[in-house]
Amino acid sequence: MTKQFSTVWLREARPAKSTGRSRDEIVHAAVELLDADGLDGLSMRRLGAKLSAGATSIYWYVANKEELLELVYDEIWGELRLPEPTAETWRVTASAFAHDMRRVILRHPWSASLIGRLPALGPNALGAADTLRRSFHLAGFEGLEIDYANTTLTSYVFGITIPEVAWAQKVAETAYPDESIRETVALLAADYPDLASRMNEVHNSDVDSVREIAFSFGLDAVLDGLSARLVA
Amino acid sequence: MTKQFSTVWLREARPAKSTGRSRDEIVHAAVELLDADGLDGLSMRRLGAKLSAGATSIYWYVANKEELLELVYDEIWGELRLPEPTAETWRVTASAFAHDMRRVILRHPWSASLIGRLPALGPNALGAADTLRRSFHLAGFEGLEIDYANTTLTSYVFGITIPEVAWAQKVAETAYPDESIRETVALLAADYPDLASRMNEVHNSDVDSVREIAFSFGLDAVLDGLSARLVA
DNA sequence: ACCTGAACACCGTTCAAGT
DNA sequence: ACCTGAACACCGTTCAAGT
Repeated sequence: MTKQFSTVWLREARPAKSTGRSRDEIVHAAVELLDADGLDGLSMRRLGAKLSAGATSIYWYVANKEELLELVYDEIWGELRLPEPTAETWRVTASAFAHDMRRVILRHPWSASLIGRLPALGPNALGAADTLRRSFHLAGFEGLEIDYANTTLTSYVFGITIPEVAWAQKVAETAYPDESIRETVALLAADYPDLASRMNEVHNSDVDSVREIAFSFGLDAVLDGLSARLVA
Repeated sequence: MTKQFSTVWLREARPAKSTGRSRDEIVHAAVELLDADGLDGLSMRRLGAKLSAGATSIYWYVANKEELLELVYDEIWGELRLPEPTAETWRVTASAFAHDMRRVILRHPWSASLIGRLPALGPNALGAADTLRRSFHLAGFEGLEIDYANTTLTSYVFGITIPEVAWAQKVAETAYPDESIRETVALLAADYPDLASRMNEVHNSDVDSVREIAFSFGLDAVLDGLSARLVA
């Protein structure tokens, strides 16, 4: 019933000069499917077809779909552009990571469903984690507190961005979202006048900028809180 | 292609004296399946069978599986036990929510996959949100900042707990996780001596308490950061 | 070494038909 | 009003067989 701990990253990639398809080719095709049609758009059959291959030939490169997802997930981490920790203050580096991660997730909405479900053990994820850790170390954190600080920051970013994506998708697929959603929430929140009235403070046209403001508000709070841990 | 914004919560529940099955009955059966076998354990066919009903009779009560998941998701929110905001300081209330939410998610690991994917518009979710909002209002936050504070807190809790669940499940299903995982991470993090050495600071037996400490560390940071927003 | 196709054991959902 | 069963269009994965 239990098995070895396994991950794609322990599976050797096929040598580059191999005659067959490459892992890169497969991953890129998969990302294209995901960007175009979301998580449901990626099936082993569709991916096979896209590569003009039999549906099951992918299993030569990957043990199962989970491993394929590990590969595409690491692509997300690869899109981050972080500064060298030594070149900036820790707040700048942390803040760059936060905004960049959010941007990348919003650009690849399917990634939101992968975060936390899959271990982030790919080279890009490890590289980003290392950059953050070095930055927090330079800030003055020591030992396990480096990891705690790291976890605090990434948790906040993931926790705020994941629902943001889901909501955006739901909005995107509903007709006349402005009236439709406002009306729905008003009905459901009838018992909570506070909540209902708050809805009306935000005009739907502002919704994106309110999200940005909310993100920055929380990020500043998190960074201030970490800062406080530093002087203590 | 686009449709109305829809949610189960706008669908009237069948009257209690109805001759058929009740929504409650269905939801409880679904939660039992989920607790026993996780998200993959819940299929419309299996749920039908558990209710000694045809596989498709559930569609009388619910438009689709998504709506069923909305129902079970709200059960999670219903397990929270929050204090009356007026009875405690906002830090106590916020902290109670944070620890309680984490506990509930860890107890129902399948819920981690639902968070952020589904709108939280059920009565229990709205009730909890209202409690938090009132507490932040009493603390001194005004207008949209009440929501920002609320979002910051819940984002942190979700963001740290979701990966925790996934990791715990992965550990649970691997044989000899201690050696197995340590060895794997050591191999993959070979290029990052920092990361690798950190692994060895934590003995695997401590892993649960380290998680608790990490959670509290971040929570304190978040609460301090919100506090700072209050005096500014 | 790499790929195929058939087959297995599943899914969610629709819909006509039953009571 | 409530439930059924057959059918449709899919899944991920295994495996013997091909080149």
